[in-house]
Amino acid sequence: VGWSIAQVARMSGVTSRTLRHYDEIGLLPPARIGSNGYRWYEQEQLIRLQQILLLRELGLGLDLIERVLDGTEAPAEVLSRHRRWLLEERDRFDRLAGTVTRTMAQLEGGGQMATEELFDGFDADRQARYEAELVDRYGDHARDGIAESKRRTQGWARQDYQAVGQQMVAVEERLVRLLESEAAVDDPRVLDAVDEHYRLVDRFWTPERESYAGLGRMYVEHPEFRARYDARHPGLAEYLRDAMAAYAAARLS
Amino acid sequence: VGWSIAQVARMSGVTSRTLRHYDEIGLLPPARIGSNGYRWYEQEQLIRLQQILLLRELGLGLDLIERVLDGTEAPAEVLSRHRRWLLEERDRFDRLAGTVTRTMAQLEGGGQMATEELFDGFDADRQARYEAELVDRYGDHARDGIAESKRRTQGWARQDYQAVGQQMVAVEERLVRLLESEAAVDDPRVLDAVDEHYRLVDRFWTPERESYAGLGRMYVEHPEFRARYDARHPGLAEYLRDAMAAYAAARLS
DNA sequence: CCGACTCTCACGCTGCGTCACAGTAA
DNA sequence: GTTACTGTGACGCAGCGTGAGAGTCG
Repeated sequence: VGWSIAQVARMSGVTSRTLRHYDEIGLLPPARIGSNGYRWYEQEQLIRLQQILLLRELGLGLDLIERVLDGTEAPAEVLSRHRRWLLEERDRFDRLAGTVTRTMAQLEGGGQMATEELFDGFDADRQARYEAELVDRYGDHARDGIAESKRRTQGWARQDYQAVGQQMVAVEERLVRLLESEAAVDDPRVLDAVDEHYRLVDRFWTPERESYAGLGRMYVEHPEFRARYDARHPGLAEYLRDAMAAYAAARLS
Repeated sequence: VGWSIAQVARMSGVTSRTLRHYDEIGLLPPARIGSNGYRWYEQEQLIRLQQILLLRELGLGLDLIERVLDGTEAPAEVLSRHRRWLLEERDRFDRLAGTVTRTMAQLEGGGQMATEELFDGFDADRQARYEAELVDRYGDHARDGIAESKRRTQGWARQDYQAVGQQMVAVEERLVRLLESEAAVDDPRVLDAVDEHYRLVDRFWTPERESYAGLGRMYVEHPEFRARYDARHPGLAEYLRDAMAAYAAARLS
């Protein structure tokens, strides 16, 4: 009467270890347990096991399977949710494969050491010229800004500029990853990254809500800025502009 | 000089726990460690961290990332392999979503309790008639088989037939899952399942290599068998036939 | 003296695979 | 006695999250 654990294992194609595990987590207790501790299974358990294996095949987690079989969750709804999740995963892997392909193309293009080279593109002179642009566009307030900037960087050595430049590159790369993963500009992770950007700009001058958003717009409109960001990733300039606007609206007064 | 762990964390967008983890596994040791145990990072580590994050974003494992950055593995080759894996995963999720969709359709079709109902479709009378078919087709050898079958089932009660029927259904469901996962008919998992099938048939009579393969062919050709298998899953009859042929060739003498 | 950081354990999560050691059934 | 099963732990894996408890810096 009934089947031993190894018999059930052979019949169903799982290992006895799996059956013990299912017993352990309460998903499939045996019909009875002998005085020697042996597990014995009946038809009822075999049917349940088949249902478990069916749902497991679909990729459902064991806890969810248990709730479905115990009637706690409606099968139709669970499967519907699960299907959406599967499709999202499929799309995610598809996007990842695309990103890998593009990365490979960049590597072939000789950009392997790009990260290190990038740090050369950020120095004090260029920064000063950029800020002069701001003066033209945003008038006196920005003019105050550039004066403040000069004051703050008085005692800076080459090392200090390099350090800030590096951090600027780092936050830009971080934003590229967020962009590629299609994070919204008001995503907390994006705002955190922009916050880092804001702190770096703050090393030179302290933007207000309006001037910070204006700086973002300039990244898109000014050719020299655009070139810098487009070289990093197409669309980065616009993404950064929008993210800075979202940041300004959400966290600056 | 250098940055503390929290500063690096803010700059890069990871947590300090992650940085400790990377130190722990040797992926990113800090530039130096203070006498108080504090970790301090320099530009070199920040660059390496950016590279780590880039590769991590692509979905590579940390061990692989380490080998790539240390020059043990060629980036182009690793990325190429990884891309293939990503595409396989994408296809796998796509197939799973399709299977879930079909399962949902079956549930709506009122087949929810199918598993339990299926057991009614297997009884001694029908089995006897099936075996009579074998006699017509495969002559004396099969005739010996059916005589043997009658002899073996002499003392069987309804329960015995039910038990065998249940196991037959179980192995068929198992084969359906293997079919849906597109396992080849000579896949070891398939052969194990067919072995289970063979043992069940053996409860009635012991097929030889030729007669077992012949039984498989009959599953496809005989309308009553076909109906049984087609009801379970379209294509199951042919799949079972081929799997039985592979099993006969590989494991029967 | 407090608040913000830092450190080192160490468990938890998913679903079992894989020993290790020991009792049991045929 | 041997062989084939059975049992109960317990570690391992991937990549950290999440406290706990304690020392450190400003």
